[in-house]
Amino acid sequence: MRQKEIAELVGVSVATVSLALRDSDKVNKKTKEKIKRIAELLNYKPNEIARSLVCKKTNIIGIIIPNFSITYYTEFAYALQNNLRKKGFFSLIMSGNKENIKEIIEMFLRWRVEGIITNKIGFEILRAVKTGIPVVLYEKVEEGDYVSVNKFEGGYKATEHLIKIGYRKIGFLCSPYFEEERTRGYIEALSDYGISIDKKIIFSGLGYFEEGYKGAKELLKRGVEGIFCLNDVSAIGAIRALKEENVRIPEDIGIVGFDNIEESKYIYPSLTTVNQPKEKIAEKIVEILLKKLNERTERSQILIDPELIIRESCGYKKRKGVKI
Amino acid sequence: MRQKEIAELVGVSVATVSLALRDSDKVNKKTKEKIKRIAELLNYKPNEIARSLVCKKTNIIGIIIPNFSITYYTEFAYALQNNLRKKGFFSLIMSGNKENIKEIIEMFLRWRVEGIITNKIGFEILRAVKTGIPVVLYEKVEEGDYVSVNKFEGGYKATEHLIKIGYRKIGFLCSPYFEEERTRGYIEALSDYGISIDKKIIFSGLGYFEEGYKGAKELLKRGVEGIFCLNDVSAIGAIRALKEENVRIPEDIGIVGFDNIEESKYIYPSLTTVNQPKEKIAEKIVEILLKKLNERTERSQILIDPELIIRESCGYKKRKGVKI
DNA sequence: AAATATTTTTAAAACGTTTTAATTCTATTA
DNA sequence: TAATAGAATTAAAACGTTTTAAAAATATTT
Repeated sequence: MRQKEIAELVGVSVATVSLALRDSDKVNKKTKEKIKRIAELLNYKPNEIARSLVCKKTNIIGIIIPNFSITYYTEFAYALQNNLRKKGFFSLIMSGNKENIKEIIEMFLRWRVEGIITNKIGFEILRAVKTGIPVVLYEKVEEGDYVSVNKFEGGYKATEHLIKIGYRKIGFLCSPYFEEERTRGYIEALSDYGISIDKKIIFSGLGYFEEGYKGAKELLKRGVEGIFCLNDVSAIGAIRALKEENVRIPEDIGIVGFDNIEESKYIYPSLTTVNQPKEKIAEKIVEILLKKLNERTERSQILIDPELIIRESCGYKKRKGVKI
Repeated sequence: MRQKEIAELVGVSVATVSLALRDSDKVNKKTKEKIKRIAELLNYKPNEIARSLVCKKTNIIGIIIPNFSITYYTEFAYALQNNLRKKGFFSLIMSGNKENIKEIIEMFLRWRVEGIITNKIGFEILRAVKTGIPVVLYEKVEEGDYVSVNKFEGGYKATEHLIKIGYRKIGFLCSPYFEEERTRGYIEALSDYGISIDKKIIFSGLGYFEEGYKGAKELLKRGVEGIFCLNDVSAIGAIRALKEENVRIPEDIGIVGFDNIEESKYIYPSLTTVNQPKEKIAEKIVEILLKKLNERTERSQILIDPELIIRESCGYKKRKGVKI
């Protein structure tokens, strides 16, 4: 089904059909209606491939998230996709990591994506940037546009909360990647409260359940009283590990997560965590990206102050003596 | 960067460039090398849009999952995407529901996807099928190709397990959609063991945390001893609800989920659940879809027998007397 | 050296749209 | 009625590839 066939049926040129279907006021009202009716009848769908080619505009945006296993990322990607759709763009959501990033960028470039949303700038992304494709990140970086939660603040608040409740020896399951913002927050909070940093109770991992689980078992051996986890998923793993060892949470050990994924409210004990307002971040990122598509804008580096969501895993209620 | 420019630089026609870049043996080895070198140097990426147009082949497959919040679906979509990528196809992952399905299919058709993978056949999908686009489902349906776990068996096994352990009054948080296979399994197991069906302890919902939570609170009031949940996510909600009411799991109430998402192993108590081998299903679906792309094949309706994963939430260990 | 076979290259058409500039048709004015 | 203005339509070019069939270049056989 092509415009040509509609044109023949109506007895008009393809140019007229093309204009009519896009509701141009250059074409006579009656012909327009006729064309539209026939198109509807034949269930005609314009070919976006052809349109993209001639307009040199694909309306495709590439989105990269670290994985499809952590709901924070998938829900965030979905929020991006939704915002983009509302603006007439459609998105390719891909899971990207060191191994496959080259292949993904290659694919994005072949399909002539008009913009990329990702979490970090590596060699491959940099090449894309050099070809002129706008990139907006959802993690802080020196060079480049981004919108992110202020993870330093988040790390600080999480750690401070544990300290204020009375925990001293606070372990940290940290991220090897992204940025060391959360780590900086953790360290600064400790030193602000006169607690010395103990590298033996800091472990790094990618934030999966298993890493939280193993990390917590190890930290338990080293006698921690509290654990700040890089994300909620690893916190859930940590809680499991501690319960297996008959540790009471929060009475014996307090836990704080990061992300505020939905299950953090439903696990038991529910998780005290740092909220990442993914809808807000997604909206802002799309806004910035689309602006970059049209004009040469100055750099946008936006940090959103995160909120600490206080739930059961830290013992705010069970350790009554403390004021926070 | 177009083939034309490479052609001019090398002093050859675009036809030659096109052939050379696709490694045709019609073109002289030396010229081929020269062309490839220049292309590499200029960082040339073939334009998939143009290729799709002329070849009348996009290599795009559309994937629809119910949401981006339930890891079972996102991980499944990822498995599909990976399998497709290996075969040279790339995929558009979309969240589809009653409200937006029309829009999604419209988009798929405009972009000339070559196949669709989704969970159920509605009016919109049917229209796509009629235009000749192959569709493979991951849920059982009368008409159409699918690969799915045998949910009847799953439902039966889950319920039977609860019965064998000694629970009698078994509630069910069931799905309103998809299929009533799990429900059939639940009912058949009960009647096989001479337990009468009580509709007052069957609730339907979409399988989110909150629904499990609310459903369990309600079921608790009605005095159930066990709950079979349509998926793990709602089971996690249910566990939360019961713990809030100081119900011991599994001593007082046993819980079985469905899906075997990763966290079901890490929550406390860990969840007895019906495994859905998503990688296997994904692989099979891709195989069938790609076959349908090329030949007119007969209908494939594949049901995989599911495995019950026994963990802590059912009291197999704590209710020692029972043999299963 | 001519004839033939083989290899290599290429011009041109095609894919389904949009856009531009020119043309045709219709209405208005003189 | 002729001239003009405005509205509606269209032919043709363009987008960046692939493919086909023909042409050109080179190698092989007589």
